[in-house]
Amino acid sequence: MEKVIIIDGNSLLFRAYYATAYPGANIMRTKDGTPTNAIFAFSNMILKIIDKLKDGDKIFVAFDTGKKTFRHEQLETYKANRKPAPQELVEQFPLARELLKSLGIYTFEEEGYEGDDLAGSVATMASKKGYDVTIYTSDRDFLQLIDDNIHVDLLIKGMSDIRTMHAKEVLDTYGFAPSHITDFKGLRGDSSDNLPGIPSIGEKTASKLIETYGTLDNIIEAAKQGNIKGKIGEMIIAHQEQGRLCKELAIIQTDIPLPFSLEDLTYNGYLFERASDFANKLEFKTLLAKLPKKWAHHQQENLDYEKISNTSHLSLSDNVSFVLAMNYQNYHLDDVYGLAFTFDNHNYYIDIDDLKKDEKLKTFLKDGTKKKSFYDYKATKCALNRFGITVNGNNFDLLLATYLLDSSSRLDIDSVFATRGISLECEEEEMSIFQSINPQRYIKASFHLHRLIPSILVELNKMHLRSLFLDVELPLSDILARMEIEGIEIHAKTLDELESTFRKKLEDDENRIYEIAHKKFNISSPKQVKEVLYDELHIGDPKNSSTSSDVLNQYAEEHEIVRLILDYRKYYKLISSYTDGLKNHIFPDGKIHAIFNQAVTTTGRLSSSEPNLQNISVRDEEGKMIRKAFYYSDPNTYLLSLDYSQIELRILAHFANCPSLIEIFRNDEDIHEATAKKIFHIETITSLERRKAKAVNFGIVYGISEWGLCEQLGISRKEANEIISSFYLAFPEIKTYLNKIVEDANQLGYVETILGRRRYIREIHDTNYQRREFAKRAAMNAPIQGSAADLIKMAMIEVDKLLKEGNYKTKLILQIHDELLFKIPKDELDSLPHRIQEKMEHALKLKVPLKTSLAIAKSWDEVK
DNA sequence: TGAATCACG
DNA sequence: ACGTACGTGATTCAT
Repeated sequence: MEKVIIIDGNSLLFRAYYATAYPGANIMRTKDGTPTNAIFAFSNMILKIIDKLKDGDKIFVAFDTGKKTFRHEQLETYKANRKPAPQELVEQFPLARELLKSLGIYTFEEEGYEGDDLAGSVATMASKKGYDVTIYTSDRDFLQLIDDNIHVDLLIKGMSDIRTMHAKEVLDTYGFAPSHITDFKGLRGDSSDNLPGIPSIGEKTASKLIETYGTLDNIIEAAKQGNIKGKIGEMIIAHQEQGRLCKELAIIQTDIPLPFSLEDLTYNGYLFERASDFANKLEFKTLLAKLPKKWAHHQQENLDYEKISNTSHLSLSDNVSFVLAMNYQNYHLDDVYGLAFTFDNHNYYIDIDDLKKDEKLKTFLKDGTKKKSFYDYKATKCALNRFGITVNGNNFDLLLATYLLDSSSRLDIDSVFATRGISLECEEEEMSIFQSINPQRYIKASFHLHRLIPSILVELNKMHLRSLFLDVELPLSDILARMEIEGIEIHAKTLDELESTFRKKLEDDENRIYEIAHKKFNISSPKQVKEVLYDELHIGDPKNSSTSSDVLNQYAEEHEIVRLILDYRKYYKLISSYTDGLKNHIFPDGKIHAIFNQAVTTTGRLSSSEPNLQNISVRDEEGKMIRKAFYYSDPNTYLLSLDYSQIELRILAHFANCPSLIEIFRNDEDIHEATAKKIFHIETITSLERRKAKAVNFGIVYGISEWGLCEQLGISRKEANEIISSFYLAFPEIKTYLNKIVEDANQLGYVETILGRRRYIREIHDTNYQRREFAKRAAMNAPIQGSAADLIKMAMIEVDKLLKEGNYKTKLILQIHDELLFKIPKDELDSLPHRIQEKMEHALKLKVPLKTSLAIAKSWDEVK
C-alpha cells in the first residue's frame, strides 16, 4: 500500500532548533550571520524521510501561521504561557518553507487553523482511503488520531530518537486507547498549551478514571452519581465545564476543507539545481551529498551544442565561458582536442584544427578587453599558446574561485564540478575513428561554468574574497602562464658531467658498504638497511628503527657504514631526482617548462611540479652544483635573484604587533642573534646560542612544541621548555597573538591571511588529541605562511606591471616562495634590479620594513 | 597505492 | 597520558 507521510512542521523545527542550540555555544550560521542550525537538523531529517519514499507515496508538511486560531476564541488564555520562539528560530521559519519547496514537498498552512488540524484532516482523509499514514511530530496530542491505518512517529528527544506509536503502544504507555487522549487532556490539562484541565487530577488519576469509566462525559456522570468519592469527585463536578472545554480544545480537527487532494501530495522528486542552489545559499556542503539520487530531476540542461568549424556566423561579445578540451595533466604536453564555449544560452565546440584557422575567434581570445571566463585559465593559455593562439582577458576562473572558497579540497576538473553537484560523466562516449574525444564532457563543463559564475561571485563577496580573487589570483594566473611559457634554459651537458662524477662516488660508496656489511643488499631499501644496521651490525637503537638521516646522523661519526649509507643516499637522490630527473623534463627548445600550481596548497603558496623547480638543492655544496646547469647560453643574459629576508618572522612581528621584535627589524639587526640576546639575557652570543635562537624562531612559525624543539636541537626536554618560556617572556605579544589565532580557529573554524585568504581548520574540534594539536599548529602557521605567499604574489603583480610599462625585456622565470628569479639582459642591469627590489619591498605596507637581498650572476648556483 | 626518504621554502 | 615541529613534490620500495 502507498504511504502518506505527514510532518508537523512547527514541532519538528522547534525540536531541530533546540537539538542544535547548545547553551553557551554559538549556533550554526552562514558567513553573513543567518542562523541555520534548525534548518540543518530539519533538512537531515527530511532527507532521511524522502530517501525511504517509494513511487506513489505522498508527503505533506503542515505549518502554523502563527496567527490566532478558533481555539483562542474559545479560551483566551490558550497557549498564553508560551514563551515566544527565539529570534534565531523565527528567522529560520521562512527558510524551512523554502527548503521544502526546493525539495518538491507540498506544504500548507491556513490562518485560523493550527498545523495540527491540517495534519489531522489530511491524516483522516488518507486513513479513510486505506493509506498507511505516518505522522512525524513531537506533540503527543497527535496520539488521538491513531487508528488501524494511522500511526505516529514520535520524536522523544533530539532528532533521531523516534518511537513509533500504534494503538498498542498508547495502551501500554497510558493504559487506554488513543481516542481517550482528549479525555486525558480534559482531565489532566496540558501545561504547554496552558490548558488547566481539572485541578488536583494528575497523570495517574486521569489514566485510572479513563480506564474505569471511559470518556470524560462518563467520568463526569459517574462523579455526579457519587461514584467517585472524595476530593477528586468534588473537583470533577466543580470544574466539569473547564474539563469539557479543555477536552474540546485538545481535539484535533479532522474535517477541515482542504484546497488540495491526496493525489496532489504524491512525491515526484525535486529539481536538483534548485535544491543545490538552496544548499549553497545556506552553505550546507554536506546537504548536496545527501540528496537522494533516485528523486533528483535535472533542470532541462541545454547541453545541445553546435559543432562549428569557424565562428564567422557568431557575434562574440563579452562574457563567453571557455573550457578547453584536454586532459589537464600536463598542459605543456597533453593533446588538445578543441574548445568548448558557452554564451547567450548556446553551447559551441570547435576542434583545435579548426580553431587554428579561425582568425575571428583567435582575435577574440587575444583581446584582453573582451571579458572571458575559464575553468583553469593558465592551463588554457599555456596549451593554446603551443598553437600560436594567445589568450588574454581572464575575468573569471572556476578553478581559482573554488580554491579560494576552500583551499583544503583537492581540485581536479571533475571534483571542482562535483562540489557543485555536477558530474561531467557522459552517458555515451561517441567514439569513432574520426573523432578522438567526446566533446559532451567539455560542453557540460562550459555550460555549468557559465551558469555558476554569478552565484560564485556572490559567495566570494560574502567571504570578502572578491578582491583577492579579482585583483590578485586572476592577474597572477596570467603572470604564471607567461612564466611557464617562457620556461628556464638548462644545459643537459652540465647535468651529464655532474651525473658521471656523482655516479662514480655512488659506486665507491656502494662497494665499500658491501665490504663492511659482508654482503650485497639494496641500499635504497629502508627495510634492508634496517636489517643490516640494526639486526646484523647492531648499530643504533632498535626501538627507533627509522633509517632517516636525522636518526642515522647520530651514529655517523662512530660508524663508517652509516656515513657511507648517508653519502650513498645523497648521490642517489642527486642522480635520480636531479641530474636524471631534470633531463627528462627538458623540452626541444632546451628549456624546462615547469608548472606552477596555483590551487594546490592549503596556505596559499604556489607549488611547482613536472619538475619541481622549488626544491633544487642549495644547502648541500655538491647538491648546489645542479644549479650550474641553469644559465643562458646568450652571454648577454643574466640571472637576477631577489630574496625576501626573514619574511615569515617579519609578518609574525606585524601580526602580533610585538614592539621588541618590530624594533629588531627596524634596526636591521641579525634576527637570530638579537633573539638569542633577548632570551639568554646576554650581550655576546656564541654560535650555539645563535643556533638555538634560530631553531626557536623557526619553531614559533611552525606552532612550536617542546618536543619539536627538543628533537630539532638534540637538547633535553627541560631545556627546550626553558628556551620556549624565555622566548615568550621576551616577546609576550607573540604568545598573545598565537593564542588568539587558535581561539579564532576554535570560534570561527578558520584562520585568515593578511589579504583575507582563508584556511579552514576543521580538525580543531576533532575528538582525537593528536589531530587537534596538529590543527592548532596548522592554525598558527597558516596566517604566517599564507601572508608571505600573499605578499610575494602582490610583489609579482607589481613587478610585472613595472616590466610591462617600462617595456623591459627582463622576464620573471621562477618563484621559490620568498624568492623571485628573473632572466635579465645585460643592458637592463643598471637600474632595473633596484627598481624591482623597490617594488618587492613595498608590495604590502607592514609595521616592519621589508628587506630583500639582491644577486646577479650568470648561473643559478652563483646567485646565492 | 602508500610509506619512507629527502630536496626546498 | 597522549606524541609532533609548518608547507610542498619526486623517487623508490613493497604490497
